[in-house]
Amino acid sequence: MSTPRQSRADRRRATEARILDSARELFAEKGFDRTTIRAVATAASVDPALVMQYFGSKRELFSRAVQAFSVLPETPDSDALVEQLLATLDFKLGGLPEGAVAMLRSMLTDPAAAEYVRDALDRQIDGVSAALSPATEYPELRAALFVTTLLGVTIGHQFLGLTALHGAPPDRIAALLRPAFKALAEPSG
Amino acid sequence: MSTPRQSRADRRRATEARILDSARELFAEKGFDRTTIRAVATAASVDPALVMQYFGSKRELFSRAVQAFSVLPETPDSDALVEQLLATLDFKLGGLPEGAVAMLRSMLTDPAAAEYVRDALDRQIDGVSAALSPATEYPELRAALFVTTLLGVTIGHQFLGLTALHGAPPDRIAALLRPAFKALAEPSG
DNA sequence: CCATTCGCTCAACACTTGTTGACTCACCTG
DNA sequence: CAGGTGAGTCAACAAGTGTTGAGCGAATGG
Repeated sequence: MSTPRQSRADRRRATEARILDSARELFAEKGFDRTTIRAVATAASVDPALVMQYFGSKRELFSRAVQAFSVLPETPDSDALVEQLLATLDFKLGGLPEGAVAMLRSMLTDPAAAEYVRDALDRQIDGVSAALSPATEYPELRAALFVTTLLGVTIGHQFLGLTALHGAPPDRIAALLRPAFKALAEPSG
Repeated sequence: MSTPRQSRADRRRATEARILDSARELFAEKGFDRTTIRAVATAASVDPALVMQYFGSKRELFSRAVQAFSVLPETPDSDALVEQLLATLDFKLGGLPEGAVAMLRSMLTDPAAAEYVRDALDRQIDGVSAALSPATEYPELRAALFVTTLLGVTIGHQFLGLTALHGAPPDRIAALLRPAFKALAEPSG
């Protein structure tokens, strides 16, 4: 066996990916503070020092692990705004990427995560606001209510496991939310 | 001065109250994990060991500090359900007691806090559900949507400081939410 | 007024944490 | 095949954590 099955660079990339996967999973499950570098290293079958060598710090590891986080994949257009918002429910209730879960889970206790989420939601609110009919009063506020409503439902479902939400199919939730969202989108407040 | 201005028992009660106040404030500001017994003790001008002596453990201190937490003060009645829900917005946006803030802030990272909040919200959902018109389809789910919506708005405002929500007066938020809530309370889904 | 209680502090333990530097050894290159 | 490079490990440090037991001194009660 003169040649190993994997080149050094390949192994390197693989270990780095394994570390990032373990980190993402643990950050999503326990949040930033309660996830230790040692736990990540163990989950990735690697020495803790290697995690440091690759990512420099726990913070940097977190940033790298959760990157490409987005709550609302696409920017909505004005025609079917409500339907587009409701369509993200499928995504939010169960299909949420681990990076997003990690970010959301840490947002109430880690200022850096809070800032990140706030900025992301602010951007999202701007998008929704712009998609509302121009005649609408208080478009930013309405947009914020759309977004925070979805945030609340997500938290209640994914993080708290509220019993009334637990068994409900996303379609039914969307169906009940639809009239409410339509009312919220009505220009005449 | 044969008699001190405060009896020993008075001093004891006062110190205990001071510790509880400091704990509540710090737990509300930083959450369970990031609040240290030493920090609480310092804020209360007391030795860390005394905190342990009085409360036994950090967990117990937390429980005692946040006690009497409730998100929805009164159980709603069926007539003016929506108005009662909207009326809690004043309370939630700024007037939230520190104990509640502490509990909410820790709910995503501390399983004990998560369970507490989940149970509290479940109970609240039951109450709202019972207050809905008997002809309503999926009353628990609708109730859950009411509660999670308010939760989302609260988080967006109090914890994330979303810009679109920051400057908005509670009345205006309530006014915009009213048609949406009315639609959600409509028996015909 | 003296013995006792008890509020309170001091110093320390045992543990976990993020982080670092020296080291080993397999792989790559000339 | 020899020398270097770099992936990966080992052991340790320094700081911070919850928690504990011995002790001090003032209020208390007989």
